[in-house]
Amino acid sequence: MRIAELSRRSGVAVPTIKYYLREGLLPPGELTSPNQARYGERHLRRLRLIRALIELAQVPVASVKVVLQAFDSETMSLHERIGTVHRAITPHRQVTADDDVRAAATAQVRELIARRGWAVEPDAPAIATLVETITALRALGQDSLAGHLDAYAEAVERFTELELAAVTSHADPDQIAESVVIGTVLGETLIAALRLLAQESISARLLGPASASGQ
Amino acid sequence: MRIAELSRRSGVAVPTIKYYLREGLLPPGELTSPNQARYGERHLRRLRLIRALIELAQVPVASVKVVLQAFDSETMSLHERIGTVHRAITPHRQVTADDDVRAAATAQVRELIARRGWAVEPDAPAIATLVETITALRALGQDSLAGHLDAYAEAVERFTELELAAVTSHADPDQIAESVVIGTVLGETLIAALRLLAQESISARLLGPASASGQ
DNA sequence: GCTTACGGATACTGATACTATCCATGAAGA
DNA sequence: TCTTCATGGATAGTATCAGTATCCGTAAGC
Repeated sequence: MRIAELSRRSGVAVPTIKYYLREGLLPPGELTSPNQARYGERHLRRLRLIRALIELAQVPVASVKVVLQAFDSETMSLHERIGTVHRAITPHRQVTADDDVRAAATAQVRELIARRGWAVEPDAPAIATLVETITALRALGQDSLAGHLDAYAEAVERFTELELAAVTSHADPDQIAESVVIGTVLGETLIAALRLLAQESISARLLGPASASGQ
Repeated sequence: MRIAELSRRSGVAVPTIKYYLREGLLPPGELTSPNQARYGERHLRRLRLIRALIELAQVPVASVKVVLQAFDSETMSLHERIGTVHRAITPHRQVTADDDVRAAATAQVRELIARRGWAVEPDAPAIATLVETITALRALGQDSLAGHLDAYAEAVERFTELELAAVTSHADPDQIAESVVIGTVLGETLIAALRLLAQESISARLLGPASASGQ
């Protein structure tokens, strides 16, 4: 298959495919002559994965590259791949706030992790995000949300366990790695969408579409 | 308080504050003379909210404006506010894929919604995201993830119920609206961070940090 | 042989989120 | 009162990101 067909079958414009080739997201096609290449089903699959990461999970192109490296790695353990993906998809966030509010949030997160017996690196990027988010919630007077962390953690733990169990039931370790990498990134999009639907539905039931507020 | 102090206390640069004023994210200060304004604690709070939405929840500036309008509205019902926020934070996604794969995903989502008895608008933006995500997962051969939708939906429903219950326990309807808007947006960041931590921990336990894979 | 498509390189574009500069005016200390 | 500095408001400039567009010499296919 040449680039035009790859473009047609993937729905991605030819210049965009060339861009992904340049950026190293898509491996080069097999050269049949100095200026003629051939692409296979592997390229089509990869292109679909790239588009899903960019379009659905909103992962920046530079991070997609890192994710794909973890995806392709022949040497990383599954745990290392997960760490790499987590670092790639977690932006460095530092919202300015009172240092003592943040200190309290940090303590709360540390206690939560201890209480749940979670084995995580102390510099896991998600910890910083969690601390900043709780700090922001408290600074905004939303203590009720920040105060129910344990309940959220339990619910989240449930489906994460489920997800990893489903995925590790594959026989092939390569396939497990593939599933975990895809699941880590697209799972977030999936869960976020489900949450919005659940919220819409529960709010309709609890409050009624006509129950006005704010007058 | 004048702009320099607002900047100092919020940690946001003066030109950025001016930019938010221009964009209508931040209401103008009270003019004490034709070219002198005074800002209050309300502005400081608003600025913190803006930064949390942009930095933590990665909401684009244009969407922050829409979210804040729902936040401030004197006429929208809670349900309308939620709908507005959902539309603002959900990008229009359309990943090209086989139409029959998408049709199957659409049917699956419709059945899920029916099975759970969710009362959602058929054109809810999250439905499109969900359909596209499931389509992508199936196209990538990750049927195991897409196949456990019901279990995810149940877990998600649990903490969404919890969240709305916690929030509607406030007496003041204005405060409820505020909490729901903030919770809808920042809750996603919170849950995503918790999920990454749970995943890291479970993967460490299940697979061991040293269990290599992919050789 | 002629037209069309191709691979590869380079340059350009539009959107986003700020930053910087300018200017006339007003506040505030010497 | 004088003077210096900050301020509000307007306009222009910048960096980054994610593509798009163009060009060129070569190869495929009728």
